Amino acid sequence: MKIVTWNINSVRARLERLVEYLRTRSPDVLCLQELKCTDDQFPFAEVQALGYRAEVFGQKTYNGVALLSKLPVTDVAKNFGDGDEQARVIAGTVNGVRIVGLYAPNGQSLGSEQYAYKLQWYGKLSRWLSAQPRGPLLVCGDFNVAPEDLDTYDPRIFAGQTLFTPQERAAWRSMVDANHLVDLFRARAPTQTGLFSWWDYRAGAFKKNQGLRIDHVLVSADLVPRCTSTEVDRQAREGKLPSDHAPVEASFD
DNA sequence: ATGCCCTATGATATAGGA
Repeated sequence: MKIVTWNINSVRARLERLVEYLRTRSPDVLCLQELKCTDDQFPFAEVQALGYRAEVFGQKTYNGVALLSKLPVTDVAKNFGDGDEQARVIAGTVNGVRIVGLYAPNGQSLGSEQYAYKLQWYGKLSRWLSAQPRGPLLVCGDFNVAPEDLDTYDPRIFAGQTLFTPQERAAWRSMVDANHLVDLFRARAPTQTGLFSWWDYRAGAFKKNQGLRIDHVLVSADLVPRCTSTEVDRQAREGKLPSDHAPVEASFD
């Protein structure tokens, strides 16, 4: 089973790329973030034509997440059930694996309302995950946190900035540890540099591989030995009008 | 470099992204 997370940065602006991706990479499950559209604006017909059902949690202008699957999906959940109006989390069970696709808040700048919301949101995520049913669990998405210095091309440039502050890293780490999750890509490549999932649109950052690793696949321990491959599809970041994120892919037996 | 780019919006500048 191939499970992918991809911050597509507007599903409507990127529809052709989405179709191309599904056709060529053929994931079993694709978690999408930053749909930037409402449910009724989602391209259901186009993905259904390729054999995917779509569970969609849209929002006007900002955020929005979806879970596309070739296989049946049960027990769909959206957000944490706390009345948060920002569409950031969608979950479903596929083939016995509880899959959570999420779009963590960006945090904007230190001391901003968004930054406080981000830290609070991580606490809610951690508690909500702890309440999930036992069994294989995979939590993927755009976490907007680069966990280690290794996850940026130059830690000096990013020191103290959002996505890198000690508070954000601690919030991320505490959520991972409290739920006994494994950062799958880092676990399989503990010292690899240049392993990124996002590159700034500006200044030819992708060409220079000046990126960040902020999209992650976190799994329960039972899924680690079942993982057969992990890959960042850098091809999807190339060419004309790409998302600034690449799909992050993991396959399991 | 306070810059670069991209998206959505009752839009023609602004907010948000990371």
